[in-house]
Amino acid sequence: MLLFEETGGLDLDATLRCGQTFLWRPLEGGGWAGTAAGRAVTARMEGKALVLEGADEADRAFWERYFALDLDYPALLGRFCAGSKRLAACVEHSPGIRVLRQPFFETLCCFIISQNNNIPRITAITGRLCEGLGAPLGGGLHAFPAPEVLAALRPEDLAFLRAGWRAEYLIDAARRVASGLVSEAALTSLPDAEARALLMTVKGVGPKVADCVLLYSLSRWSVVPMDVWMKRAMARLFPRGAPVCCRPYQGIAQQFIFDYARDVLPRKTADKKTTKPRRND
DNA sequence: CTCCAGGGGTTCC
DNA sequence: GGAACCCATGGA
Repeated sequence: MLLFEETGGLDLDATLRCGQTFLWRPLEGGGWAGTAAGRAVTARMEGKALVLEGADEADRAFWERYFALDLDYPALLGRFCAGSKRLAACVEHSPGIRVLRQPFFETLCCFIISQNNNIPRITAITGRLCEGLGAPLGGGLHAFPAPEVLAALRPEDLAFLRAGWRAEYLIDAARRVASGLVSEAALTSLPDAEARALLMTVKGVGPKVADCVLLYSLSRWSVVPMDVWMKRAMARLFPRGAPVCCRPYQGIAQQFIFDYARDVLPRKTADKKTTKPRRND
């Protein structure tokens, strides 16, 4: 068991359900089961402390980094909320969200799967991927498959994922990572724009997926992962294109806005297209 | 039956 | 460069 006494206001449920990770499953009676980098744990809060079962002191540094427990989040949130009243409302909605630092290849694959998809199905596909190709870790959990494993497969070998056209993208990502063409080390050493461009050499990785990987794996808070929901939320929250907040924190702000938007903002608007522009029939 | 879900590639102009 | 269309799945 691994115990973190000081969690600085961490909200485990909000952090794991808010759509930045797809490798955790809620447990009956509370808590979560999940994996990262070949480590399987169950996580739960005991008061203000975070308890990880299945981990030991040797992995303390890993999980501290994973859950961003080394950062002073209360101070951080106070700083980047100071610039925007409406953003402050978003942060107030779920102040305990922490932007995780997830393993690179797992994050890349999960957000490739996420494209034009919804969270329940993303979660189901990642589950089948780990169960089918990942090493068993006990307790019914499986590690995320290594890049070399996926790199050796063909798209039709991944039919069991029922991931549609994304299977081809996963294999291209795996081959580029396994061959070293794309690496976490290279991305870390590059400035945002070049890191994004390197990620986008992977087939199926566009600006949105690239920014999500930079934010949710490499903790690049300066990037801004824009997607359709985010655009909708931003349009409502900042109708005049007002600055979100001070510059370096734009990326992290997205996660708070997103969580707020999912719960608070109306999902549908009245701007339905009255006519369907179906051309030549 | 239709719509659409936290995109991106391809093909047009 | 931008717009339209395509891609597979599965739920509502």
